[in-house]
Amino acid sequence: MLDEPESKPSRRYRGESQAERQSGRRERLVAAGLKVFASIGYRAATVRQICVEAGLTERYFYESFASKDDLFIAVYAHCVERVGAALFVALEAADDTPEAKARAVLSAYFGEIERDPLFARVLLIEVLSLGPNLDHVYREAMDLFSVHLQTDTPELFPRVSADKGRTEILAAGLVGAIVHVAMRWVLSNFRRPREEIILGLLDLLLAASR
Amino acid sequence: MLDEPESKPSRRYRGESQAERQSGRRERLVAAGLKVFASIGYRAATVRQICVEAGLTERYFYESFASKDDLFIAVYAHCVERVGAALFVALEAADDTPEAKARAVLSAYFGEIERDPLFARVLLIEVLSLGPNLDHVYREAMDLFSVHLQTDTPELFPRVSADKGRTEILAAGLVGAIVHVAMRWVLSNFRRPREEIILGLLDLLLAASR
DNA sequence: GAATATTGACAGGATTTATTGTCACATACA
DNA sequence: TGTATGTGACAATAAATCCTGTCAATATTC
Repeated sequence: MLDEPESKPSRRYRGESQAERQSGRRERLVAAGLKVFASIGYRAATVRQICVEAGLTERYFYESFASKDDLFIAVYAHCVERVGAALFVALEAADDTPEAKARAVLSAYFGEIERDPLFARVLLIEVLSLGPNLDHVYREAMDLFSVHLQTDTPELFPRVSADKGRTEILAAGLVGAIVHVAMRWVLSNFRRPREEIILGLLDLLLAASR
Repeated sequence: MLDEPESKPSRRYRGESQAERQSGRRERLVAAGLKVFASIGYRAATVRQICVEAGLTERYFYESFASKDDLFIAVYAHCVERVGAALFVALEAADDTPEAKARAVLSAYFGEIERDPLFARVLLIEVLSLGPNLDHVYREAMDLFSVHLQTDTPELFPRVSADKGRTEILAAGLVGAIVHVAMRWVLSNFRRPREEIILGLLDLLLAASR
């Protein structure tokens, strides 16, 4: 109990160091979690099932995550990061007009969603199953989206820049509109073409900016 | 098995008929469900707890509901009905201008939410915990809201009435904006005054209508 | 007042799932 | 090649909760 000699037996295994193996397992679990959560839903998913999908055993699950909730948070964070990166790239490349910026946001967002329906399902739907202890996860992601919208595309909020509160509500409303339409789109199995959805929301964004 | 003699022993008890008692119990369970779901969350709520709150035993739970899911659907339907009625009344009383209609919708909606935070929590947050088998419940409620917005307040969609699809997306977007802002408001414990929220969304609704 | 429907309290089986533990096998290093 | 460590399959414990069944107490009708 007194002197733990750091116990560093760490040795390479299959060409990977201890840390590499561990983070590899973690990634596999995150990927498996994404797949299982999206396929059968958060509630129905079991730790065992996720481990089978990852080709690992429960023991390694608890090596990286404390619980199913914990894993979901990691999976969700992964999704948020991914869509954030896509938005960033698209915004960098876009012209500096309100319309170009708005279109860039919508194109990137809905593009990512359509590219990978499993990812979309976690990002938009399964996250809602978390319950009240973890709703802050969703809320924080939405807030981040909202803040980015305000700072990265100020072109969309030219007016009431004096009234900060009003702008915040407007931004939250726009985020809500985008996310909600996206959710319906996913749940409808992408019935309408992406471009149609984008044009519909573009109307709303541009109307709000004027 | 062949002839069930309808077994109608039905007799009055405490001044109520069989049907009255049963529906009374059902109502008590719905009320208790609302309270418990809103207080500790859908996931954490147990059938037993709800029964205690209702002053009934599990046996009567299963008399009216097949499962916790089933009860929640009833609770949620109750909430939707309630907010629907409030919207109906408010819209009847409002003038026929876009602004009056929009304000009526927002006032009624956020008024109901503020009046009863437990109700609001179920309507806006707990419903998201249902998981993928039951997401249609939420979606249908949103669709209903969206359709009502289009039919009851056509003043808000004066433009592209030719392009039906576009109008639908716009309506869905507005519903998403309203619901999302409402959710944030509830989660923030009504930090801002209601009127401020309403004004912010009014901006958006009126901008979209022009 | 007797018979019977109705209710309320409670117990307990059954099921599900998380979480920890054991053991044989595979891999790397001396 | 031998030994210690990493890994994977699987068992077993533990806990939670659903759902059903029993039984005595209560209310109503005849």
